[in-house]
Amino acid sequence: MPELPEVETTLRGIAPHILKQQITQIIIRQPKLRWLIPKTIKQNEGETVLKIKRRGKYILISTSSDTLIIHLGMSGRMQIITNEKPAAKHDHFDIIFSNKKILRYTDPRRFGALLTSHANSTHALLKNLGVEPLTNDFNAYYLAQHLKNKSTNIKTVIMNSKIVVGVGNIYACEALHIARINPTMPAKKLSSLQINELVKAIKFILKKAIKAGGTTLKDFRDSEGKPGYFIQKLQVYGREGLPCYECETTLTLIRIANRSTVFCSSCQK
DNA sequence: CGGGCGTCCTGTTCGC
DNA sequence: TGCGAACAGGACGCCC
Repeated sequence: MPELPEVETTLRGIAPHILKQQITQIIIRQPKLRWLIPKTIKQNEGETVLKIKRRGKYILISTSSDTLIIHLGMSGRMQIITNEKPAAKHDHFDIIFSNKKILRYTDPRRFGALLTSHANSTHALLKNLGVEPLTNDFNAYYLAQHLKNKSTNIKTVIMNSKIVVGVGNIYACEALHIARINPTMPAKKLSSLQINELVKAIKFILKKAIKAGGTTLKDFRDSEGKPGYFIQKLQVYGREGLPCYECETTLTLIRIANRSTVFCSSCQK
């Protein structure tokens, strides 16, 4: 579930509580997430958090020896807990800090991850990631280079994290609607005008969603347990069968690469 | 080698 | 009401 804005919202929520704090204990209740949590994670007990940042949908917490890599998968979330409360069924790990604050990770579907990477090397998961959509590295020229000769549909391309990170199913649908591009269009057929519009739309939608504190469909909560409010602003996702806000045409639901895709057959040609 | 899809899980919703 | 099937925001990795 969490796409870039939800991860960014989570990061901003937890960072001030844990930055420069010493990790006093790491409690693993369920090591079987998408990948097994490495036992060596415990080596970070006693270390201090030097830096915390986001790369794509990964949250990276650096100590002097290690970088903790956290991914929220489909249903993950993290909260800062100030007074101890019993762990619930899907609370898979806690990281406890010297200021008594607890970073608690919850993930019913367990598609998320907690891994480590040595400070002086780049983890395989991060090595081949594409550009960050909110930087100048993601621009019309860059995207055009990656659309060239590609017969795959444009939606699959913008969701490919080797090209550009952080764009998940919801925001892919939304960005294509804003740019008025049909999600099934072969990537190589986009005009330079459309490429330009698409880049602008992706940046626009992600920034707007971050401002709103992310999108809550079912269970996203920020680090204080509050939902995001962006769902009220979604133009197409989850609105199949309802009228397009632009032209009133009934929105269409199709599946692309096994993912629900909603678009307006009239606005998006 | 690009692209399609199966897979890891649990919870919720929908249809019969 | 109850049950099972379908589906859900990610993304790696296998297969063709």
